[in-house]
Amino acid sequence: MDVTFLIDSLNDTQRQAVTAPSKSMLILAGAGSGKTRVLVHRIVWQIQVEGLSPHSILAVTFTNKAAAEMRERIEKLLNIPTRAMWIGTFHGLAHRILRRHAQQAKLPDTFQILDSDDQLRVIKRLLKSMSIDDKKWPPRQVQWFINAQKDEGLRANHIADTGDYFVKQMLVLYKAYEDICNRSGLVDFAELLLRAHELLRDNPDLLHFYQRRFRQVHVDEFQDTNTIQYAWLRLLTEGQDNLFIVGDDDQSIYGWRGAKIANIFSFQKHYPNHEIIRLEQNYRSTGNILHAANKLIAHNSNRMGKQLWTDAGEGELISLYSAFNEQDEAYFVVERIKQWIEKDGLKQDVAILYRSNAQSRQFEERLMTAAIPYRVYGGLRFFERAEIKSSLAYLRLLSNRNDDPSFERVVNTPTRGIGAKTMDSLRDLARSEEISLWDASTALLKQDFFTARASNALKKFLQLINDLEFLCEELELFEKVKLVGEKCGLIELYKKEKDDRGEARIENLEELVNAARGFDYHADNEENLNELDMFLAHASLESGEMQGANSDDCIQLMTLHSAKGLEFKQVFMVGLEEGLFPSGQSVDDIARLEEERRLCYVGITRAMEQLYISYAESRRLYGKETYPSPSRFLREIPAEFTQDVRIRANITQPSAKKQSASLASQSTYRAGQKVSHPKFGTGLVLQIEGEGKQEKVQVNFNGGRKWLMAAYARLEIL
DNA sequence: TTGTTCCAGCTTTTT
DNA sequence: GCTGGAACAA
Repeated sequence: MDVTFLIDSLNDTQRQAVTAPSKSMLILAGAGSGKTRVLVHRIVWQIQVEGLSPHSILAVTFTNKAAAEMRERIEKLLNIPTRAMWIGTFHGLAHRILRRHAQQAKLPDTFQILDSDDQLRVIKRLLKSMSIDDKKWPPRQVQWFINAQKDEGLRANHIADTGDYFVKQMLVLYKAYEDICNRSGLVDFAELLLRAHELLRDNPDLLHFYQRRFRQVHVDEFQDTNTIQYAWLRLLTEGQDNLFIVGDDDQSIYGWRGAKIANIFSFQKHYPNHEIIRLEQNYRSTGNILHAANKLIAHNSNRMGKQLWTDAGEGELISLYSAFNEQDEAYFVVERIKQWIEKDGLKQDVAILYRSNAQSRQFEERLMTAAIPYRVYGGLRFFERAEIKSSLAYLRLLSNRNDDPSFERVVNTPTRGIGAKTMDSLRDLARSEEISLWDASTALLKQDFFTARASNALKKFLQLINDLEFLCEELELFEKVKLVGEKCGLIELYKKEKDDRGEARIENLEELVNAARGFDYHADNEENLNELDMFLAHASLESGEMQGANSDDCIQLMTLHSAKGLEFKQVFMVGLEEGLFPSGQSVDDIARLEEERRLCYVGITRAMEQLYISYAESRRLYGKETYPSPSRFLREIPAEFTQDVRIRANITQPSAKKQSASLASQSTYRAGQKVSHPKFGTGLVLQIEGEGKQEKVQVNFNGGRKWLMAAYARLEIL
């Protein structure tokens, strides 16, 4: 068979990775080195050359987007449908396994997925019902604890009671939370993984079945796997030496949510026959950008080690801009973007990358005044919007009456006279009898427990759900979604809202109907789900890059985290200040600081042609003026790869020269000097900090002490 | 039940 | 300094 099309477009190391005989392999793939290409070609190689059935391929990613891209590219190369291949996210695949073997996993057939928002609600309810002070035990912290345990593969009864007050309380809550989930038939994200792991571990027959089925297991972004994910991979590949992992330890930026770079080291130990291949040739960035990235990341210890290189030439120097404040920074960036656009650059090739979402504001305002279209990534996803979640909650109740969070969510939305008192009674009974709110409702109604008014209201709600199920029975999925939206009263509710928010919500509900209409359902799905349940699972597992539909040419604004995996011709990495980037909360801990550095490395390596790095000498943060010092990462990028930019004079000069010059410069101010300021009047200089452009002077005016930027304050020495 | 006021908190995010 | 949530009043 002619397979030249598979290997012709690859470089030597890529080809080596793709064509290696079947065994465990670790592909250390640097940024922009073609890792997805290797993964895709490897899979196709195994099918076309090694003769593997598509059926025996397992490929795992972290995001739906990555999974979709992989599937698409394989399909293009193979020219056959890829449905037989298990390509998906850890969560998606775990969900599939649990559906197929719900009974063995000790789950009801109707089990539903609890997303993190719902999870938090459940925990809040739980704290209330146990009369626990949520000031002392913040629900978010409880949620974090539970998820962290599950990510480590630990159940409440696995955790040693050390007598520690905190752990003791957390364990009580963990147990109580698990009871609720089991009673309601709910599985949270971490539980999907944990349950799937336990299912395979405790059912050898099942495990052997899957081990035999998956002849090759491929993992993308392996550096992001957590303990339970790696444990799951190990079970599936036990004794088979068939784990093919692709990753980059230098791009591990999710340690804070449980990812373990150490899994890469464990892999080397657990799969002694493995081969390591480094992909170091970069096809994305110019030389200067790569040198800077290499030098920066070299400051980290505990690396596998890698040097990116390119044969594309050195390209432009990296531009550094020292802004007066955050507004000046935004002004500068937008000016440069204007120039880019004037030279016929596409807006979608430009990205502004920041450490924290709050930083987007300045840039949005500036872009808005400049009438440049932009798009901010992050924020609420489609399926996470309140109106969508409410609508879905009705649908979920149709499938599973015991879904308490959904019951809580919509029982009085729109308001139908079921108030706090009624709900308290229901919750009490549900808790003491260990039944669902739905069952508690029917029980209390039977006993004539409520006043006539409450009783009628509640009866009407139960009736509504039952009626809806009956009415929906014969309908197409999108008709069901439409009908529920109309009958449950959400649309009327939003029509009443004054501002155009209500209108937007109604539009979203209509969009949900469209999503249902376009939903790609296969009756022979491996999850054994009917169409509605499949749609609901889809909504939870894939909260929806519906925003991706917006393909207009616009400037991209996003956090450094969300930029991973993307590339742009022109990149602005902004806010390079101590306390902001690296985050003030990470500087005391070497491991966390190194993660910040990796984040910076990710940022630099997003740039293909032009990279601008900026910082502000003064920044308003939480309503207070701050004077951060430039980020340590700036010092870690050698000056030979950078140039300083002055926007006002529009002069650039090499950083190296400027630095030596500024070392010699001396302050014109001295403590004790009398100075005058156009706005604050006269005062005495108290102290001086920094030098050159960053020089700050503290002056004691009549109105109080003030820190001023010497270069801008227009102080006059008296 | 809705609107107002007060108060804490304030990286990063996918599933 | 802004936001979201909770507590409170009408």
